[in-house]
This record gives sequence, C-alpha cells and structure tokens, in this order.
Amino acid sequence: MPELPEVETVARQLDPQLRGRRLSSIEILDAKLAGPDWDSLRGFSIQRTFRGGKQVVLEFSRGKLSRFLSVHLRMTGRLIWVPELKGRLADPQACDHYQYKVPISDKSLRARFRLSGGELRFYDQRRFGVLALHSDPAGFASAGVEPLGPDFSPASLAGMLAGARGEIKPWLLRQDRIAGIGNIYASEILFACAVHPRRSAGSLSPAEQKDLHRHTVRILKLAIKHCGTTFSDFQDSTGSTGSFQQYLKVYGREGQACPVCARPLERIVQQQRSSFYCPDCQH
DNA sequence: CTTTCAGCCTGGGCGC
DNA sequence: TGCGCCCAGGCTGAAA
Repeated sequence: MPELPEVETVARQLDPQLRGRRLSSIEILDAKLAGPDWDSLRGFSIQRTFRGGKQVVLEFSRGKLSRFLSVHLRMTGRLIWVPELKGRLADPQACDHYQYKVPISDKSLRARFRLSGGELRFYDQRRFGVLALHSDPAGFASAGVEPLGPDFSPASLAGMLAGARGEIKPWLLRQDRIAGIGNIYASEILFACAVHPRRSAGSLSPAEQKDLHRHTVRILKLAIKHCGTTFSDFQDSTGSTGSFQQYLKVYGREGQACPVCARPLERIVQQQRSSFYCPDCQH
C-alpha cells in the first residue's frame, strides 16, 4: 500500500498493541521470507514500533541485546495484531488495522509472530513485502532524509535539487533523497506547488523549492492526521482507517475537473508510473 | 550520471 | 462464464 503517512499510521497503531510483548515463536509460511535467523528472536520482547522511511520497524530487546525487525509492506503487505482472548485468537477481519481494497484472506497469510497475548500476522497478497532482521539501527535506516525530521529543511532540499538532472516527479520518488514519498503524494505535492511533473528537478526556482519543502511537509502531516489514504469504502469503528483519499486533489482523477481552474486533469506516464496533474495550473 | 525496461507477484476489472 | 488484457500505492537490477 503504503507511503509514509500510511506506514506511520500502521506503526502508531501497532506500537501500543505490541509494546512489552514477548515473542515465543515465529512461523514463516512463505518461503520467500525465510533467510533471517528468525529463531534468534525467541525470548525477545518488543520495546516499541516505529516508522523509518516506508518501513515499519519493531525494536526487540532481551537484556542488553537489541534486534530490529524491519517490514517493508511494498504494495499489499499488512501487519495485523490478533489478540488472544480466553485461549482463542480473535477474528483478524474484526481486528483494528489499516484497511485497503482487498479484504483479509487466509490465502495471503505469510508469517505469524507468536507473542504474549496474541500474535502479529503479516499478510501480503502480492508477496512483494520484505522482512529483515538487524542487530543495529543502521541496518534498516533508509539512505534518504526523513521529510518530517529535523534534517529536511528548505536549505537541505535546495542542496539536493542543485544540479539534479531528471524530471521532478520521478525525482520525488527516489528514496535515497527524500524517504517516504510515493506515487500518490508526489502528484499531490506537485499540484500544491503548481509545478509540472515533467519539469527538470534542477530547474526549480528558489521560490518553488521553498514551496516544495513547505507543501511536502504540510501534505504528509495532513495525510497522517487523516490516517493516510486507503482505496476502500470500509471505515472501521476505531476511525483508524485512512480517509485522506477524500482530500486527494489530482491523484486518480484523470478527466475530472481541476479543483482550482475546473479544467480537466490529465494523466501521463513517467518511468512506468502514472502522474496526475493539471495542465493549466502546473508549469 | 540518466532513462528505460523487465521482473518480482496476485487479483480485480474491463471489453469481447 | 470465460479469456485476454490492462491496471495497481514499490523497488531492484540490467542494459542502453
């Protein structure tokens, strides 16, 4: 699914659910996910759950030892906490979790982490997701700057853009520069900046660079506030389902009226990914 | 350095 | 009902 706001939503939701729980065993159901020494995690307890780039990270500890389990959800990965009550696991369909499109199916269950009080399940229909185990935080850190962190400033953005070659839209998707922006938010951010997706990244004026910084932060924060974007009409009772799709201005709206000038929005393909924009507002 | 393309996977939706 | 085709929020690696 997920870009930064969706992953942040998942991490925030899981953190209180998982905190302090001790891991007893792991069952890997998809051979693609074998590899890490999963059994070495037995007996470790979860300290916290957080987001790094587009990854969910679980920090485990046992005594002075630390382990970091990073989960890249890619397109369809989901992490769901399934509590145990009176010896029975809850129905995952009814569990508090981030929803999108596809209902949870047992067919896409790829891994189970058995913890005190229940289990954490990894579902992944398309099997693009990646689980990794690290013994230090440097292992999972993405190379790019966190757009909501202290290192992302108008000046640092200007520095990254200086001399940049390619088009701005694909540039925004590069995780080694800014970590966490994906296809949806890249289009939304450029629309807010009135910058055309085909503009050369290095050609942005100082004012446009400032706008790019400002709107990137603003839109990501706003999306987090609405628990991200889901293409699902299902809204769960906890309100933890993303609702930012209501606020998308251009993504997926090819042919519809631009919210600013009312002329039709367009879709183009850049590096095999759709970009949505207003040909009249964005230059 | 850049861009392009195939590939990794599954399944929904569409036109016929 | 079925088939073929296109689509999908991510990312890597090879090739040009």
